[in-house]
Amino acid sequence: MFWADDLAASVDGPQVVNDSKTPSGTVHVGSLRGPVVLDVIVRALRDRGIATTLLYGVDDLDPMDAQALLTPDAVEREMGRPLAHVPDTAGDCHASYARHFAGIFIETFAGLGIHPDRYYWMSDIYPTGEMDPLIRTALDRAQVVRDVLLRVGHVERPDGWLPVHVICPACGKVGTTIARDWDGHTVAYACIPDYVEWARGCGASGRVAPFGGAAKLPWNLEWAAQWSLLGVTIEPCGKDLATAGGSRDRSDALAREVFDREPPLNVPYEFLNIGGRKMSTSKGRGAAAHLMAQVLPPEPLRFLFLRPRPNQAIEFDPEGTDAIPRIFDEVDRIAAAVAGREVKGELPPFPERLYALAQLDPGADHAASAAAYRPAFGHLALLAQIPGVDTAARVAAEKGGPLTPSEELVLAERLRAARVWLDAYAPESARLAVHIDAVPERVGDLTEDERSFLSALAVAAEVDPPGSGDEWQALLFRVARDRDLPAGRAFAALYAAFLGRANGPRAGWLLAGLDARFVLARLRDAGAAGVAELPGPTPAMGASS
RNA sequence: GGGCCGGUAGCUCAACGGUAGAGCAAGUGACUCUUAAUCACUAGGUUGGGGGUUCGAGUCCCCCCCGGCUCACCA
Repeated sequence: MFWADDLAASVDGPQVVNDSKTPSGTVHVGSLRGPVVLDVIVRALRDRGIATTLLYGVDDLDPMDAQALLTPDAVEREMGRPLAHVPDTAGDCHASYARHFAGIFIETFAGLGIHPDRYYWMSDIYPTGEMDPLIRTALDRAQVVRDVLLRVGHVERPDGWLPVHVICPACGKVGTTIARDWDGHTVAYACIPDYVEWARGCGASGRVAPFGGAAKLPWNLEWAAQWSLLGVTIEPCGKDLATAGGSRDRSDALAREVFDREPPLNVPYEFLNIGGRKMSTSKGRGAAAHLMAQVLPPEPLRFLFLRPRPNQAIEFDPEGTDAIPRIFDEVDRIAAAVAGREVKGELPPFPERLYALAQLDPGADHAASAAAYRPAFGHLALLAQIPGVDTAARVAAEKGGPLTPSEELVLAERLRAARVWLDAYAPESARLAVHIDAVPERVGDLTEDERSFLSALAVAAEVDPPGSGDEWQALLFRVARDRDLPAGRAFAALYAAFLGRANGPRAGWLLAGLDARFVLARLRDAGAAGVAELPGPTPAMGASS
C-alpha cells in the first residue's frame, strides 16, 4: 500500500492528528512538507472511514530568538519576549510578529488543499487556564521532569530548577527567567541578565502564581502537555526533532512519566534540501514558501512532497536546473498512466493513489482530471518567450480541439508559473535571447550555402515584406526550396543568426515579432559575416555588389 | 560521537525479493509550411566494497568506505 495507507491501516479508533510550529520568521518551502504529510495522513485515515480531526497549532508564546528582522533598538527590548507579544515588524496590521509570520505560512495551506479543522494559538490557550492543571502536574513532578531530561536527553538542570518559564512581570521576557521553590500556589522567579546569550534579562525577581498565562511550560514539556490537552494520537515531526535523545524522545518520555499518557504515533519526516544543503531562510533566494508557491502550483507541489516516503530526504535544486519542469512532467506522466494511456519508464507504486492524493480536492473526479489535456511545462516556457504568439490558440491546436474550462485554468496556471520560472530559476539554455547587438559567433560555423540562404532571404523579404508569422514561415520554406537547401538546415541557420543556437521556436513567428529593419540587417550581416572568418582556399567575397 | 537518509548509465532519478529502466545529455537516421516538435534507432552498468540469507538480492541481515542532513546549548 501507499505509505499513508499503511499508516492508516495500523491504527484503530478515532484519531486526532496534530502539528505545531514556532513562528520565528519567514518560512521556506521545506516547511510545507509537514503540513502536506499531515494532510495526506488525514485523507488516508478518512478514506478508511476513521473519524479524524486535524489540528494545527502556533507556539507563539515561545521566546523571540531571531533578531534578523528587528531594528537595532528593538533587539534589546524584544529578544526573549513571547513572539505573540512582539510587535509586527512589517507593520501591516497584524497583532504581533507571531501573527504576521504564522499568518503568511497558514495562508498557503488552503491553497494547497490543506484544511485543519481547528487552528490554535498557545497565546490564546494559556490565558484561559486550560493549561493550568498540566502546569501544576509538571511542578508537582519537577523531580521526575529533571530525571527524564537527564536520562533521555542528557541535559542536567541545576538543583531546585522548576519546569516553568515565568513571563517576567517587569520586562515581559520569557526566555530569560528561571523559577524555583514551588509552594503549591506560587513560584519564585528571577529574570537573569546573562541566562541566555541571545537575550538579556532585566534582573527582576519575586513570586508569582504561574497560571492563567503568567508562565509557560518549557518546550519539551509543553509539547507533551499539548498531547494531553488536545488528545493527540498522531503527530509527525521533522527529523531535527526526531533524532535519538532529541526533543521528541524527551517529550515522549515526559508524556509517559509526567502526564501518564502514551505519546502519539510519530511519523518522522526528512527535510527538503536545496542543492544538497539545508534550505536557509535567510540566504535562500526564492526558497520562501510563498515564493515557491508561485512557480509550483498546488498539484505539483503536493506531488513533490508526496511521492517519497516521509523519511526520505528530498533533493530539490530549482536554481538553474530543470528540476521544476521535471516535476510537471512527472505529474503529467503519472496522470497519463492513470488515464490509461501508455507511458514510458517505470511507474511508482500505486500511481492512482499518488495521483489522487496530489489533487487539491479529495472528492473530485480524479479519473476526469487525469484524462484532461496538459500542456507540457517546457513547451509553455518556450511559447511564453515568443513575441506575439497566441498561446491559448497554439495549445488548443496541439490538443486538437478547444480546451475545456478546467484545462484553460491549468494552462493559465502553468503559463504564470513558467514566467516566474524563466524569470527566477531557469537555466540559460531554457532562455531565448535574441542577440541584438552582434552577430552570434555560431554563425561562423555555418556553411556557405546556409549563409547565402540568409542573404537571399533578406533580399526576398525586402522585395515583398512578410506581414505575419504565417507569411514569414511561407517565405522561409520558399526561399529554402528555391535554393535546394533542406528545411532543417535553413532553420538552423536562422536560429544561429538570431539566437546563437541550433534550434528554437517557430521561426516565422519569431521573425514576425522582431523589428523588421533589424531582421533584414541581421540577415544580411549573418549572410556575409561568416565568410571572412572561414579559412580555406575560397577568397572572401561579400554578399553584396 | 549519536540518529536519519542516500551511493544505480555522463547528469537527475525509478524499479511489491523475480529479465536493471526512464528523462535529459550524446550519437545516427527520417520528416517540404512539424523545428529546444515528433518518430525510429544506437551507445552507455561488476547497482560504493565485502560477507551472509534465498531457487533467485539494487531490494532483506551483518561489517566496512564515501556523501548529505540532523542532534548533542536553547526553544
